[in-house]
Amino acid sequence: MGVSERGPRERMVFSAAQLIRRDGVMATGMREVAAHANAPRGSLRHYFPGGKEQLVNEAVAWAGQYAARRVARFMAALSEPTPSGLFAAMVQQWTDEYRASGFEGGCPVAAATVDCAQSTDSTRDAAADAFARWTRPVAEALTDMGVPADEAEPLATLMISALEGALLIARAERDDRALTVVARELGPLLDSRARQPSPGD
Amino acid sequence: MGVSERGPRERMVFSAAQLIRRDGVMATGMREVAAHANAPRGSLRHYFPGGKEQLVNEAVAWAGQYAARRVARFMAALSEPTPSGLFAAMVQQWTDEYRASGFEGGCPVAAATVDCAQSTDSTRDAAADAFARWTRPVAEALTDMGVPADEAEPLATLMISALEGALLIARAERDDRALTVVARELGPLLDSRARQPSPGD
DNA sequence: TCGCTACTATGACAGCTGTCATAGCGGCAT
DNA sequence: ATGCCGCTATGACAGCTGTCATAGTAGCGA
Repeated sequence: MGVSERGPRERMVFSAAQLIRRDGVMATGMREVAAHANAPRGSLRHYFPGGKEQLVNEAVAWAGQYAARRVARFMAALSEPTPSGLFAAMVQQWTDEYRASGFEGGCPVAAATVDCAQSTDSTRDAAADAFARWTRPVAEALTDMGVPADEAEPLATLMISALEGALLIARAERDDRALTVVARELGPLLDSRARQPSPGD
Repeated sequence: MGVSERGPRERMVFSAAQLIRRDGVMATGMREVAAHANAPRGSLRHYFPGGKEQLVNEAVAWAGQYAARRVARFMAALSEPTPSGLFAAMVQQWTDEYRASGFEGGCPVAAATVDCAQSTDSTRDAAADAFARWTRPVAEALTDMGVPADEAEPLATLMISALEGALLIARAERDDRALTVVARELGPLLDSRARQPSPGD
């Protein structure tokens, strides 16, 4: 509920993101997106006059926004916020999905980067924006947990890099080993960069 | 010289890897591979009776072997081998390429994973093999530098994960920032896991 | 010369892609 | 009811894809 009440336009963007993260941008057809979204094919042109490029870009932007929102949720769910706890939560979202539903999909932003970084400049921009939008709340969360301001963004970039790379390996291996490994190995480093929290917290 | 003396078959595999890392698997056509390799189109079927799937898989395997070989070279080039030095060399290979030739291509194994992990099982296997073949020499180098045996492979996975993820971000941003960041941030962690080398080395 | 083998050339095939043009529907305001 | 507008339906288009069938060439051994 709630999900299916969205308009066809939003459903198509969502479906595009889902199909892209499964099969890549090039292998995802527009007719397929419409069918997956239970949206009429005749509306594709109406909602996305910019063609596939526009649809893909919006799907990538949606994915970036989604990832950013998740960061806030993870922070809210942590009883004692620590950098390693946040990273573990980000990783766990994926291990949970992979264990529950199989290794079908990866990150749509990664897929867009691989398939369009060279061919479609606007999509490459959309992917860069998505990464930036995702990095920002992570860096802010780190500063809130006591990481010095000039170290927060680099650490956030490291977290997202390690997560994206581990996602690739996990999907290739059909095993979440790489994901759990990076969470375990990177955790202590992340916490060591944070000031000790004041006892009164 | 030497490069162009290879047979057409090997040239096609090499060209396939190059084109795949630029445009992805799906956007890379077989006619395009033959043309790029200056190989006759009529030979495609003869050398690769398994079709595109076989060609892609061999390109991925080639990339994995190439990455593995590079590790040995990096180790040999380091005057004082340290984990952070090895990782810095792995990263620098990419920053050098990006600074010199632009952000045209990424990692072919990553591209194959994104495009084929769900659709083509044999290619997913090839990608997993490539990652494994790449991880092994890294882990062995780490043990040689004093990293405990049970920590070497996880650390190698972390290094490759961070590198692959940073590659994606760098390509999307057309900026090697993410690459240099992960090298700088991960270096101390890697060295801290190695025993102090004996003074006599 | 014959035959065999390795390799190449060429063209055709069905299938799919994104794009576009045209037409039609339904509802709402005037 | 009239006209407009958001939305949809349908079909066609050229272009490309991987695959395949057929034929042809060069070279080498007997």
